Amino acid sequence: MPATIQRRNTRQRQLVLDAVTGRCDHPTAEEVYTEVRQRDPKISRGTVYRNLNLLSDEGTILTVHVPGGNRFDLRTDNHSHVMCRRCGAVVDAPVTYNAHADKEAARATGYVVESHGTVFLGLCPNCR
Amino acid sequence: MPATIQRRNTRQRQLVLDAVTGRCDHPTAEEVYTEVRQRDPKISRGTVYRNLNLLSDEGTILTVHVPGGNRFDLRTDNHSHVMCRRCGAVVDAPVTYNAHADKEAARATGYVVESHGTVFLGLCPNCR
DNA sequence: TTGTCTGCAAAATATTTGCAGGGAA
DNA sequence: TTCCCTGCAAATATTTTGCAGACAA
Repeated sequence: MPATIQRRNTRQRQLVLDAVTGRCDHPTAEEVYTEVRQRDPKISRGTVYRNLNLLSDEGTILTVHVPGGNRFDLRTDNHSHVMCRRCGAVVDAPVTYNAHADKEAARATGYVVESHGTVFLGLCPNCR
Repeated sequence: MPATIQRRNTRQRQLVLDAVTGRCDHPTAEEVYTEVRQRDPKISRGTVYRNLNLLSDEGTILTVHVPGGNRFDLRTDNHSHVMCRRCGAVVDAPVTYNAHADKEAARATGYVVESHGTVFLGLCPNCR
């Protein structure tokens, strides 16, 4: 059983984290890449993807799976998202997290249920 | 405003629909492709994707967005899914659809909310 | 006959990974 | 000095699309 890998604080990792933390529109990996490139034109896509996955794995940021690809979120508590089916905008949805639903799903399926994610679909104020 | 396009019943489209309807494990596009190829070795990926999208658009099947890609489902009523984070298996979760949540999300965000999808994450009986 | 649909292939999109050098601790 | 991390580039993976011929209605 290997010990936990010792992480290092690199400038690139901090830039990626800052890019996610500094905005509230749930950017895609490509948008994060574009943003960090403005600070450091040398940073590569591979590094951005690696750090997004690493930060998500360790729980510092959250990966939100929505139609069309992944989005990244600075909030890591259980919460929902609303996505516009026309322009793709994603915002947080302050809807009560129903922890009871996890137990219901576990009982019905035999799975060990750890969490759930809910994505609402509709039209944003601009697109409707 | 263009009239609705007149759809045609092709052998390929029926094979794709049968492949989704005939199984209950929420296949990926690639799995559907593999299955229809056994019936018709000439069918192309493009045709499979086109028909999956077409059937999904017209509401005959459902596209389920989960981490790792899209899955297709013969059930089109609002229902949830449970996914194993280890092996990727997806099953239906007979959890009560909370229509009230849509209104709650709409009020909180200003979006017009039409529906929502919930994906539970955990471990299936085999992987736990 | 009309116009949708198909197979093929190329393109577009999204993400991962091998490798050799760089740098944090 | 160790070994995790980076840039680069190639490899994967997934899905879409242009085109000419095929076929359902």
